[in-house]
Amino acid sequence: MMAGNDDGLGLSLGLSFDSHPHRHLQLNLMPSWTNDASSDRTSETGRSLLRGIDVNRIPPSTADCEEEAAMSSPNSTVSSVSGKRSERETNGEDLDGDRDCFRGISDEEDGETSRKKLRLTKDQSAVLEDSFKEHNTLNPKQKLALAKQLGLRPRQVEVWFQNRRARTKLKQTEVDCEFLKRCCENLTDENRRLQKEVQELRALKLSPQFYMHMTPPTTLTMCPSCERVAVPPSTSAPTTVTRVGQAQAHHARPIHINPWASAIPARPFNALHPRS
DNA sequence: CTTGCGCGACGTTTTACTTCA
DNA sequence: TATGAAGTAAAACGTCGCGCA
Repeated sequence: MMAGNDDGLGLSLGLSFDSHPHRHLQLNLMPSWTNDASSDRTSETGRSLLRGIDVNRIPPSTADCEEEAAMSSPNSTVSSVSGKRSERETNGEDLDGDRDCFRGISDEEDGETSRKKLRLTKDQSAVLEDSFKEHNTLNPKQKLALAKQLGLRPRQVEVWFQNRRARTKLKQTEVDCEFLKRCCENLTDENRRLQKEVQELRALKLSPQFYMHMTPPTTLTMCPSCERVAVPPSTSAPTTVTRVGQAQAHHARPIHINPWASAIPARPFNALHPRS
């Protein structure tokens, strides 16, 4: 059962096993306005210093309330934040004296620490999605600009991006899982087919007529460096050939190659399309 | 080398919303 | 039709580890 507000992640996925063994998630990472994040970092109050302090209990200034009220989404009828709201919020960047402004008098009085969740409007979500498509992380300037544009707190924008990244990763994991499942199925099929082929070849091998038409096993010389079998100078080569030319430059050593095995075509195996 | 800070990842909690009996 | 339980998505939070100055 779905909640009906599936955002349709619209991921741009690039799965590839061809030239690179690692699949990659195509995300546009900070191309345009990647400003110097470090220079822009606001002076967040150290979390460690404030750990254990319930900032929710800190009464907000009237100015903060007014400022935040102006910033809040027009559609967000209610918005209060958990009593365990992190210390980040106490800094100027987040302007978070607001949380008590939104909570309302009753909450303030009963000291309840429940957090009201703000549902973002469709427009807000759309803007955030567009922004995420451009860059899945935000520097402080981007965060502030986006928050101002949407009438949200920077912390909300930050949280949205964190959750969005998590959803993207989850989606990618699901895609990968499905991919590996298909690989496994194909490998199982291929294995079954090869087992059958081996059985057939063994049966042929035991048949006397089979030897009548076959040349004896061949001794070939293979270069261990380049792993190539020597090409005999004469095409009418006997059953035994030795490595010449290139292999002699390397440390050629004779190895025995099972001629029956050559019946199996030497081609790269594609787990997704084993028979193609 | 140590320390503090900022940030992202990750797991969890809480809330809003939908579906269905 | 109204209602409550169950399920789901997502907003918000806490914690940890890493990089950097």
